[in-house]
Amino acid sequence: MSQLNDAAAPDEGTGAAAHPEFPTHFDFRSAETTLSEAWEAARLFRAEAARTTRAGGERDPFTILIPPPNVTAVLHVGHGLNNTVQDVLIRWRRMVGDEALWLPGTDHAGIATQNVVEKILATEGKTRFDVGREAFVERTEAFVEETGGLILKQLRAIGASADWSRTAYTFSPALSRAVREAFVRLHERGLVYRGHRVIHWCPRCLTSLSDEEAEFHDSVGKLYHIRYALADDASQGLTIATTRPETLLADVAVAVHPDDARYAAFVGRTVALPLTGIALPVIADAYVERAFGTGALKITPAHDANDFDVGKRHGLAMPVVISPEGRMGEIVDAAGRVPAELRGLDRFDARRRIVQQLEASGALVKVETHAHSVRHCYRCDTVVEPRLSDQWFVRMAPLAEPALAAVKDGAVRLLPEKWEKVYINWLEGIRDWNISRQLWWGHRVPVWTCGDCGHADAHREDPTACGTCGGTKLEQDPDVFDTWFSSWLWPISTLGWPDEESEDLKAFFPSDVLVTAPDILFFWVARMIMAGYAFMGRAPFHSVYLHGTVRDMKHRKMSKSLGNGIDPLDVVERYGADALRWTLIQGMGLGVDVMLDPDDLDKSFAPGRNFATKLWNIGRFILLQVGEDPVTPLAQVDAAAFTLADRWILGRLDAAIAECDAALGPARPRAGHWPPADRQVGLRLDAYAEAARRFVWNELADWYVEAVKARLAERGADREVARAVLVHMFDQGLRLLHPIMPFVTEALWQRLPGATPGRFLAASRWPSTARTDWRGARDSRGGAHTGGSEFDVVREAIDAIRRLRSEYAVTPGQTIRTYVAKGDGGAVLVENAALVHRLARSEVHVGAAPAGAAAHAVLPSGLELALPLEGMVDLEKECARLRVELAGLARQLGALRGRLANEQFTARAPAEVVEGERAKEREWSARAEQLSAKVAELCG
RNA sequence: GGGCGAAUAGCUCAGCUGGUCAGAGCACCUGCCUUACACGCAGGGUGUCGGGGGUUCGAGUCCCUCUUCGCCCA
Repeated sequence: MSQLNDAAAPDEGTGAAAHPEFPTHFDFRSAETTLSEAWEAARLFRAEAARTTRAGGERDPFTILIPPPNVTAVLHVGHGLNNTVQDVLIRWRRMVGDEALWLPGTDHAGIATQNVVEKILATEGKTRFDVGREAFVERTEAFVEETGGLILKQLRAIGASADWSRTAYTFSPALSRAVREAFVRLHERGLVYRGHRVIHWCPRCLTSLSDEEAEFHDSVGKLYHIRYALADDASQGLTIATTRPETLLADVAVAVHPDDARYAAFVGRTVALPLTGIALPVIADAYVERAFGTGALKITPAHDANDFDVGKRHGLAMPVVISPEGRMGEIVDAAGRVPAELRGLDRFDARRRIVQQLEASGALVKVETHAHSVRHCYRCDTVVEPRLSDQWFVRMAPLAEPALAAVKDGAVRLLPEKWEKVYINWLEGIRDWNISRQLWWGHRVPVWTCGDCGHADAHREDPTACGTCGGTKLEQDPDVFDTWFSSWLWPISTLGWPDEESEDLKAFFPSDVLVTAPDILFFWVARMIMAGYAFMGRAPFHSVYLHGTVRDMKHRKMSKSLGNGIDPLDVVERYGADALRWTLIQGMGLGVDVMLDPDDLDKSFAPGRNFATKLWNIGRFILLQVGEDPVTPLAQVDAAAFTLADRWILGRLDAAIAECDAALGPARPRAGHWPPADRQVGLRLDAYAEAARRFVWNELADWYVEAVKARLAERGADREVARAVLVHMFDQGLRLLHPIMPFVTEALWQRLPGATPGRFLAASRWPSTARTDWRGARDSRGGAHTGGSEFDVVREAIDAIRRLRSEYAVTPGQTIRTYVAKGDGGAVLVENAALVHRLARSEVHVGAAPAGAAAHAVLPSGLELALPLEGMVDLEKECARLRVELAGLARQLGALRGRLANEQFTARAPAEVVEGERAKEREWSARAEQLSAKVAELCG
């Protein structure tokens, strides 16, 4: 059989009669397409504002807003993970009965998209400046028009049940209006300002960046110790330490700590800047760290943010010597500072040259290797240059306040919990946000300056005349906004804000769960919360689910550049979308990274495909055995007609539903805020997946389906009961699994007896234990002993017989006999003799085994089994085996009795714990007695 | 430099508010084409829960400390 699942191939015989209408494998390729189209045609994923309780309807709204991928993005496995999580949640809530809206869309991704188009231009030998701003923007629009949004189509292929009719785009006219409104409102509230300060500048992208966009990368650099001689006495001087000697051309002072005795005598004197001889004052400032380097610091206010603060405190000049492109030059207030031979040199070339010159002049004292962090542009990885410039800033402290309170008081929770601390830590030290970018692709800053009177103001509509002097020589600010300045409005702009009467805004805001990766916690999540409070007066969602990262087997992040990525569409093609989804969900603990092996897709995705096949075959069995005749609804079955197995599986279903619900929910805080006890509860997708899988595979398929086979073979009332239970169980199992594996479950559900065209599993009701009306029919002995119910006694016996068969290497086909000692438990085995026979190949007899060698077992339920295995059982071995078992039991019992004998324990432990231990002791000692009697009898 | 977190079976990880919690999946070994499924079925085991100390009647589970690793921020 080929590696690839080629469902079109004829069944390869395993003896089963071929059923051309029901092959042994699920043809996921054709089913996925067909079902996607059917769902879409039925408009199952369209949310209606009017149906929500907020609009007077019946349903609770449940909203998830997609973290908009970059408009130029191509689906990678990280998107796969992110969107699968969202889809699982939205399908779950849709089935529960919420008016579920998953709103999709894309981000224009200012700097990223501009870079893509610039690269295309570069292949034509052009820069954006060659084509000009207007033409460049047009070209980018055309590019986005043509290639953008591909990722949304790809999301459909993995089963994303988003409301595509509401697809949003951050640069659309509607959302652009929101961006403009937001800026103007902040401007009106005095929360934006034009700041003259040192910002992060990318010399390649030629734009400023926010603090968050300038990422730290650890690197090993050099620490240069340079001597600055006193201007009036070259025999004395100060040695400073710097990692960036090229910036010394812009030095305006040397600073030492005010309490530093070593340098006290220098403060107030003047030193000569090496190379140029410019006179610099020696100043004292507590910012200087005495222990770092030499304890003396050169001050370069225009090229270092900390030095800028020092410069401001001391009223120092701020010459700029590095150009936007990163070249040395006398850019601003720097006349006479840059020697001619250095002008125009790249900053790193200049560094080398300057170090040579310092060395030649004797000013270079020493060079040390030095591990430090250097900021890089998050889009192009270029080393960022701190540069003095004018930018627009948002005053963040007032915005941060409610966002901080939101998490502290439980209006918003972050999962996993550790991120709450990170979030709080960041917000408590919040810095103002540089929102202007010197790019062309983005929302233009809506500020116009009058050429006549110089008045500048922000405008909702493009102004035609100056509001102050009436002049018409108005010029718009050339900058555009940080792309995140539109993203932070996503939860409100996509729903219609600033139109506060928007139906969607009223019905679906605030949203519910935000699903994203922690790397954009500050970029995006925190700012959305701030925007929610700033513009709507409340948090935009109540839960933030921060999932892990997809990594390879060496724990490296999957990325194109490393070549260790996995193409989700390739996985869909080879294993099916359900397999992809299953693997991602079941392997994902809360916030835990998902490890996948790009070199061995089978290892990661075969289990998902195998599970889909397993489901398919359970369905195949049911369809072929149960037939198409109408099936009695479970509620109409007389409870008295249920067998032990029926009652057992009914109980297991309730347990599975309860486990799935407990793993997933609660979906929302009960009273607007998360009480401490609920803050970290729910969204355990792996636990949900495992509970559902275990029910369907290990309980329904492994036991119930086997148990029911004999009953299906004979016509009569009991067959109808079995059919009713079986179909109900499978139906419910499919529902539990549908959010994770939508395709195979829907395909099977459509084929269940009673399925009607136009009805979809995707729109069916989520299972509920509350709606079961057979609860009174539950196993009469349920929970009476640790084995659980009466059916568990049967399972226990079958397990024991199987183990003994294996132990004594009984030929698989050989039927043996099992004797069960008289006692009330034995009757259960006799009742289920057919099942024991089918699953353990053994007859059941009551009474003592005939004389001769036999294998023995004492079950937790107290049942004693004897399997006469003449010629196979070695008495010595059997004795040894039983003694080992007895010894193990005795050891545990000893520890247990020790505990119970300890008065400290019985007196201080909670009563129910003590009682539990006592019950355990009774059960274990009974079993130990039985075992030891058995050993005495057999082994003397 | 500041903050946060993790160390549990060969691998990836569960183990919530301390009392069968020493588990799951994968991998591995043995035997089976037992007529839904070999993408399957049955059976099989391995861990001083990173080291040390403490709290407790009782600790992977709480506290301290050390070691190693990771993340975020400056």
